[in-house]
Amino acid sequence: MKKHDIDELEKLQKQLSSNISLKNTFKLTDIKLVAGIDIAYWSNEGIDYGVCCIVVFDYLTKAIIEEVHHIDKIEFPYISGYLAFRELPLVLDTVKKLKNFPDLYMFDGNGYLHNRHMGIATHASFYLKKPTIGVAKTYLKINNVDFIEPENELGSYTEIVVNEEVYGRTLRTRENVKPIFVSCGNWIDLDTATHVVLHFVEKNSRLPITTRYADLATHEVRREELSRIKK
DNA sequence: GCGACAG
DNA sequence: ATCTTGTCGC
Repeated sequence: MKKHDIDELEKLQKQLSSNISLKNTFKLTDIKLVAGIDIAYWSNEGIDYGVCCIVVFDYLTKAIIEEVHHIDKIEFPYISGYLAFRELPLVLDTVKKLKNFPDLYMFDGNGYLHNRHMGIATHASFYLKKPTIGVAKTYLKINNVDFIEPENELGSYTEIVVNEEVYGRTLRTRENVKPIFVSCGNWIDLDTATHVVLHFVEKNSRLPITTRYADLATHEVRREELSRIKK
């Protein structure tokens, strides 16, 4: 990837970022279906492949309503700060397979917590036309700002503030585990995003089950694909 | 050359 | 992300 190409991607991110809104466009009581999205990778004969899995949950009962996946070649490299350009094409093709329409999407990665506020969750919202939330497992440092460790208690969080602005939260989802990093994708406020994440956190995992199940599903598909290749 | 680096 | 077993500590 050359610097000139990166400049173009950055330009697109800046254009899109002017349309971000961190206010709820919905009432929480109207949220029925919430989707968790993740991708797993492998390579075969020098070609990179990825599978995107989307698991749709009923918000109230947490029952799984639908599960779809889509496999394709991955052309774009991973570049920190430009994850959406690598993963979003596969995500959008997978969304097309859904028969149910989620009211909210949760991503593995950041949203507003990004140099230009354009992590994958935010970037995706403009194509999905729905509220999104970013949930990252590791910290993406912005302008050399470190995160503040939250108290060692379920639900404790600290704000990630860069240039006087709140970019996201460091959230403890269980005792004695590393925190996760929650940020708004779009059309949702940070309090609501945090609330939804905690709603889907169960005591088995540090991640909300939306993201967790999507992650497990991608591993399943990859395992099947790899064994198919060998035969 | 060295360190940083969501997934 | 991925390559990977046991092991230390709640």
